[in-house]
Amino acid sequence: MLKADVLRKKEDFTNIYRRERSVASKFVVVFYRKNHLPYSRKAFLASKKVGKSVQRNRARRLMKESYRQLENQIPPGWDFIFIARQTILDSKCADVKKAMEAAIKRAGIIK
RNA sequence: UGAGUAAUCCAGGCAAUCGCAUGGGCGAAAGGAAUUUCGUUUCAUGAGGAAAGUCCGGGCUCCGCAGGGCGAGGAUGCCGGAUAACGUCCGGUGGGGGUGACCCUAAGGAAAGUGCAACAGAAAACAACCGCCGCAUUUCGCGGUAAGGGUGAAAAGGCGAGGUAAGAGCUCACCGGCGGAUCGGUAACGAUCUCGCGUCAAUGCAAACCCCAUUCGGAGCAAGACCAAGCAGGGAGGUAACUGCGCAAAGCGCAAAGUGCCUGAAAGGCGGCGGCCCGUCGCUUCCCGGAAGGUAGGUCGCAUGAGCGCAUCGGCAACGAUGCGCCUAGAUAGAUGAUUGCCGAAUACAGAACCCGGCUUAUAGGAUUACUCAUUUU
RNA sequence: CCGGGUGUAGCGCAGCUUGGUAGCGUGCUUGACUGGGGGUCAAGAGGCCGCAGGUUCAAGUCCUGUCACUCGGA
Repeated sequence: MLKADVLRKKEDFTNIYRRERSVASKFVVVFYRKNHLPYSRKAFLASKKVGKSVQRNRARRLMKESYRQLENQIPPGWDFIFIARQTILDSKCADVKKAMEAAIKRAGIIK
């Protein structure tokens, strides 16, 4: 079964990128868009610049865990793309969470 | 005690809270039922020794056949065994290295043929530059000679004696080489000899072409099958009769170059790609049409397998046989993470994607076994 | 998953077929010509031929393994 809260289609990605609404922090870059749905959708990306498969998995897991802890504060109805930067590998989960929280605040989605 | 050789094993553990995936349970809804959908955190399970590189070998699937054919090409290459198979593994032989435990070894054929051997050197494979000897002689020269010099990575078995004009396996002893016989061994090969060979006619390279032996069809799970939606295309074989080609030939084989014949609704041609046929793509001729092909939407393929553990037996071993027990990831943008505490020297390389057998490479720290050498003590 | 290509001087590339001398352009250094720059000319330096083994008398070249980069296809 495909999960509905995961961004999957190529057109969704190109639409979000075309809006060029993004905020960058030390560890992650966030692209976002309103989707007019009763739930939020998100994607966690780690390119080959981050490292080999172990490092990329590590980066995505850190972002997932951080997002999970922030999920209650975020109102539904947004699409997110989280892109890992290479600096994320040496950091702890708490640091990633702080950076992500600050980025989303700057985007004006939470206060 | 120190130095070393060979091999095996582990790959942080435990507890608590939150979170993820798969499967089960429970609850709810739909349905006659099988079943399907939703919810729940109640239970179980949840990456590796290399999951990696994709270098070999298989299973599986499709390609008409699949244990295809051939003129091309690839791979392997001491002997025997193991195995589903292998370029892997085990045991041995020859060669090389180490005081030793032990390690390394692409190790068939160079009188089947072709080719190459820079520079130096007279000459690099039918050898005469210097030298030596004989003849001739003013000089030039003619002939014999591979013992010596010199060059080179390599110079036509070594060494001694006889022999000779000077020399030469020219002759002889010893050593080496080639062959034969006997014995041992499945074999590679080894040992031995009142045995034969001085035509011992001749260097190296085959990881140069090549020859010989063995072996290999192609593509890959995005293979492929089904469903839903959707729309326009699909098809053309055999026969060795004649020429031709392959094998030394009788004869056999090749439908792949041409001719003919048969069957058929129809039996042509051009070009591109893969060694060629076969196939495939595009255009065209002919024939038949509602049957065939394709697509990241879904389902299956997809985890019970050359499986793992223990015991016994056979085998030097790789491995095999029998019995008992066990079920152990299965995602589809892709599940293992976070926080805290304790133990602690405490973490390296690294993440399954159809599945197995190997090889290779990366790797912190630790444990164990057997053996060797040196030193000291008894 | 499948297939191909490239690693040689600071940079861009030849040389590998058929093994024996490592070369070209540009850049660098020095000198000359010019009042100076540019330019031209002359001389010179700079290479463990990606790494590790092997074959060979001899390896950038042949063979095997390995590492990195890169391109294409499904």
